[in-house]
Amino acid sequence: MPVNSHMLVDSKQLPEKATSNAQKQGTAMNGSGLSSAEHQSSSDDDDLPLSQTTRTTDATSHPSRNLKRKKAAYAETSSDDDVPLASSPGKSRTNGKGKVTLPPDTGGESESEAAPKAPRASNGRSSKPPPKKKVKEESDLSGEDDDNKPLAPAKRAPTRKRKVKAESGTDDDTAISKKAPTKSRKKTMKSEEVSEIDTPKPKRAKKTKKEDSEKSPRMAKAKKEKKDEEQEEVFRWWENNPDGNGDDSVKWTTLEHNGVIFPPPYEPLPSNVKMNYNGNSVDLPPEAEEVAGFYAALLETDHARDATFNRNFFEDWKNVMKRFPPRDGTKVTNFEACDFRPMFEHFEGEKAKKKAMTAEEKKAAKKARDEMEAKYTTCLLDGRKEKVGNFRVEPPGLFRGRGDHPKKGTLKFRVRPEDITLNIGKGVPVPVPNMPGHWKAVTHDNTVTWLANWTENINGNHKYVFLAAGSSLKGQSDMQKFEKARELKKHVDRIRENYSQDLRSKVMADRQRATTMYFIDKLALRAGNEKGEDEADTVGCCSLRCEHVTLEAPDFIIFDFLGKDSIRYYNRVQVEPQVFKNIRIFKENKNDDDNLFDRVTTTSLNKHLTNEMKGLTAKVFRTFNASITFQRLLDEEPLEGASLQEKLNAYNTANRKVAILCNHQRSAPKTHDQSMAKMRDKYRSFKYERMKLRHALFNLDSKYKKRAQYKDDESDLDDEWVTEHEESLKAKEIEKAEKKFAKENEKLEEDGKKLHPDSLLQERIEEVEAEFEQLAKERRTGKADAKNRSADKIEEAIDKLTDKIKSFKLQMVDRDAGKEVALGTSKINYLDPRITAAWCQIHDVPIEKIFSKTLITKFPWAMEVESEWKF
DNA sequence: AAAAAGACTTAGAAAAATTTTT
DNA sequence: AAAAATTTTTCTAAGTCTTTTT
Repeated sequence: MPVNSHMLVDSKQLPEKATSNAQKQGTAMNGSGLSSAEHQSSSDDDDLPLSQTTRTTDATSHPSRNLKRKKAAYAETSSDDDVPLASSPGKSRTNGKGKVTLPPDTGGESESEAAPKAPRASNGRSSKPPPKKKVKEESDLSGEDDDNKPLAPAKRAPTRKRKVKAESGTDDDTAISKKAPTKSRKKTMKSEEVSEIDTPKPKRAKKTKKEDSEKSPRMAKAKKEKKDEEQEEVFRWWENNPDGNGDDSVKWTTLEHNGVIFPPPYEPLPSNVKMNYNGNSVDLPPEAEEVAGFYAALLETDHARDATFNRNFFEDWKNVMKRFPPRDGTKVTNFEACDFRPMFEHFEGEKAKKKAMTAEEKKAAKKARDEMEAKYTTCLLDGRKEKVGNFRVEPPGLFRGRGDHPKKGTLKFRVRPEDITLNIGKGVPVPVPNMPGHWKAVTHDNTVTWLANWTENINGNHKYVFLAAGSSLKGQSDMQKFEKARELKKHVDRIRENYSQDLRSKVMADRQRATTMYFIDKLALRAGNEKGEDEADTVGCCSLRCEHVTLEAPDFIIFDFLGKDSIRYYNRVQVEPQVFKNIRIFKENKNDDDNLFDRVTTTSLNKHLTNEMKGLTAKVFRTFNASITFQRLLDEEPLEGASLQEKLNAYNTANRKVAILCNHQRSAPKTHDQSMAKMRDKYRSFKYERMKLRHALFNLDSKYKKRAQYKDDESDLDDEWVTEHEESLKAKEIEKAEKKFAKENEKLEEDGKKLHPDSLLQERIEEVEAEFEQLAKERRTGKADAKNRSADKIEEAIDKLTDKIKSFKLQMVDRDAGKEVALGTSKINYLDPRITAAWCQIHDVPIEKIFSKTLITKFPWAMEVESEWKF
């Protein structure tokens, strides 16, 4: 069955955005900080000179340990422990469930309160500590017996792993030791053989010439600039790419690059800028001041209102202060007593200063920066110049986890050369870091695409430096992704038949798997890997818990859970009876916090999918669903004879439907309501204008009144509004007159002539007033002054205005409907760009109207498809 | 077989740039 | 010319999925 598609539009009425933002809580206030560097790591390294010191190098040591096990126990906190912690009051933030104890006064309280109120509310997620309440729904719908039986066993399994995993944690400390930097050795070797290509420059065509000439008429100037900057010819890998390109695992043969850029060292604040503690200023050493500054900068954001954030920050900052205590002996123990406002204000001032720079200054500064960074922006891959993506190392700061991430607010250390592993070609010069120190390691692994990586201290995750989105490497894999999704078209019917069948399987595991496939296919859900205890509690399909789905007889299921980035997914969908029945069974005898699909994991699911089609995984369905839906929606829209704006609207509407399908949300722009109000007003003023025109027409000849098209079209203009509108028009007119008058006088003065008398201004103003009085009168009579225009002219003007009104209305509706929908994510990741390219050709829409410059450079391979191309 | 590591894609927020309005 | 509104780009967190280790 046609599963896909339909869904999207289904009723998806999200109550609210519910996303993470939702939660915000009280408390908050100031903060303090510490310097990046240090952190804890403590123990050992402490001695080092500071600033840079920071964590031990080889990650191993403490901090590291946690790192590794990342998921598991959350390490106890890495940081703190090792550290000098000692003094700190309770350091133990961790503890499983998030409950941390905070030091006595400090956050303690805040946290506690927070918890209870837990307004995270908005999202539907249940409270974490699962209150085991039984589910409300219908347990009984009896269905066929058969079903039931199997399920019994299931129950036990359900406990969520996440928990389990966590516990194990602790142990690992040991493990850590050092990991060999050169792990990839073996693969590397492989690469060597491939050498031939070294200097490959397979045909690269200069994209320029020919096409340019043709289009040139259009935008001469644009083109010219373009040429300058990117004279670089693009490697047209998609042209001569002989089919399958065999070795997928070797990503390059030669690779040269200049490493990464480290952010500048910390600069202490001017001596007059200090935070206050209990009303007195505190003299912090730079290390502690830096961290305080990280917090101070966030004072007016939601982060500073978040109890977890504050607690984690304060813990880490206090740890830093153990090593770098206030020089004046202040003991900072109470978060509430900290006032970071002076620092915040200083930052604001700096911002303002920057903003106040003249255009030239700004330009010069930018130029200097660009020059400094120039050599890092590109690399040489197989002899070709390619852009590097994130060559700037992430600066230290406070971790901004989304949703209710238990570690939000913790200190993210400064990354030093000793933390970074470079990946570069053999035999080429190894770059020198732009700050003192040496790379942690240098490898030559050509089976991977990263140029550098390091391990971040918060969760122990790896961070990589990759090529830019427009590079050949990224482009190739992007195209492969879409080709794989298209391949699914050929298999999807069969796959659907199979899982439909399995929905009734006697083997519960198969039945569960089939049910997950149904959701993934129909609703474009994510796979849903398991998560650790020290991460935000979010889920995907396989990790759904009973509390996340509600049955509504006869055949509706309501999904309500937090997905990636803690974005709420709320959807009420009609499903096949068998699916409804299955869910009922899967929920039977389970607690709210038990896994709905206790016999399915992403691994087992993907294993099965690969059997159905080579390379098939859960995420392919999302890509497939998004693109095929988009293609269909575009194809359904007539559009011949449509204006450019109408075409763009149609495109955006299709785009938006896909975004809704994929649940891509954004927080509504702060100014949305205001801007809507403004639009409404503008809309009315158009209507007002048209009304005036009609009235003028009637004044000329009342026969027009009979014409249907001139019937009252402005019924939504009430008298009150009109009065107000006319008043405001009048005010504007008068102001204009005054300005004009002043200007004329200025000129007269310059010329040494006599000034206009004030009475002239008065006269003019009176004229305006008279005019508006006239308008008021006209309103009563329904006839307006034609002002010398002929009926033809007026009719023409009305037609024009009518079109304008129509299109403006469209725009309004569009904007309001999309206020909480993010179109970009699907455009960048899910919609095959060839669909857009072909559509633009067919409808004669310049692609620049749809793709920003970055998107155009990201998709060079899609720009030249034939107009008949279909996903 | 199951954790952990590793590598790469996808995601919304925030910052920066650009365009529109005043 | 300044300010406000909107769009684009940057940033980095958070997923997916594969590979390696235990």
